[in-house]
Amino acid sequence: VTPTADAEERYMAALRGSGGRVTAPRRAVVMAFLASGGHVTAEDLAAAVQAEQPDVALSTVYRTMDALQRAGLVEQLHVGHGPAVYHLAEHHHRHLVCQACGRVIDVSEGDFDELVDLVATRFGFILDARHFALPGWCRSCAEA
Amino acid sequence: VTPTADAEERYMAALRGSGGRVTAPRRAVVMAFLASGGHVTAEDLAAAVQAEQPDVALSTVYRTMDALQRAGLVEQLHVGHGPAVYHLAEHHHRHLVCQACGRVIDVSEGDFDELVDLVATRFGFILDARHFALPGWCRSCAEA
DNA sequence: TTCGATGCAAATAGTTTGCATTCTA
DNA sequence: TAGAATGCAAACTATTTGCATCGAA
Repeated sequence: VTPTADAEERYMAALRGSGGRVTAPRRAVVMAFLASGGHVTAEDLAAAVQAEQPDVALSTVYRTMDALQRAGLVEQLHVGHGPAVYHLAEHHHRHLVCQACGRVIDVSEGDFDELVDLVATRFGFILDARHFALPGWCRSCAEA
Repeated sequence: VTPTADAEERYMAALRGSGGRVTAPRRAVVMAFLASGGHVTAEDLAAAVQAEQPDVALSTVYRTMDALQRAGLVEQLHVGHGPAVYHLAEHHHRHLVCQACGRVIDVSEGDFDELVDLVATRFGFILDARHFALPGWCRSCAEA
């Protein structure tokens, strides 16, 4: 039993959880997502799934990822203009996104806390960068 | 001569600047924007303009605000889901947006620098929150 | 009189939804 | 066999663009 197969079963269990059902399209979407390692768009997932099962609809990808979000297994992240990306919720990291090259930089929750504290004491505002990445410039793009 | 009339003429001069022309629709959009005090959507501006001149098109609002952005007088800000808002570029502030109530909190460039410094030293990343507001929770929503 | 700006409609991107049908539990 | 999930097409939101026409300089 590979780790991915374990993860797959956890995902299926979550889908079955609140009266949901496991179908071939849902299984294919979950497998594509786990294979990708996260940071994929709905379009990416649809393309991967459709390579095997051509008539799985894009709307099924959105609906499946929605169900996984409600189950708390997946998070959706907005990364500037353009489509949102999905990533594993268990990687509790925050994101920085370079406006020049589009690279997404992961920051652990712990490292990010210092930032949250500063914003909280200075502005009385609880920064929450889980659903939107913080925009800026990565080192190499900033130098150019 | 009111201060607004002064500002209006600066805007018209900017539009005339690089070979542009001043037209009745452009004048109406600028007046609506100045009257609003900033943080308005294109739709808001179109509604204000159309109250007086019903057949000014929404696309004209977008194109006029584009021209003002290129002239450096106006900035466009993304504030979570939903439409972007325009604000005066001369107010060089950064923005925080509450994900619960939608309130936009202005932070002066100077106060924001501390944050930028922290992110730069910790993550080697130059935070630039001019075009995207930083998401989170304002004090009253965080308490509820 | 030139060429930039306009109105309108259509295109675009990303996502959501309505509905008849399919298939899991 | 009840009702959740699907495919498909259409709707939707925010924005952009093509194009014939209008009008400022």
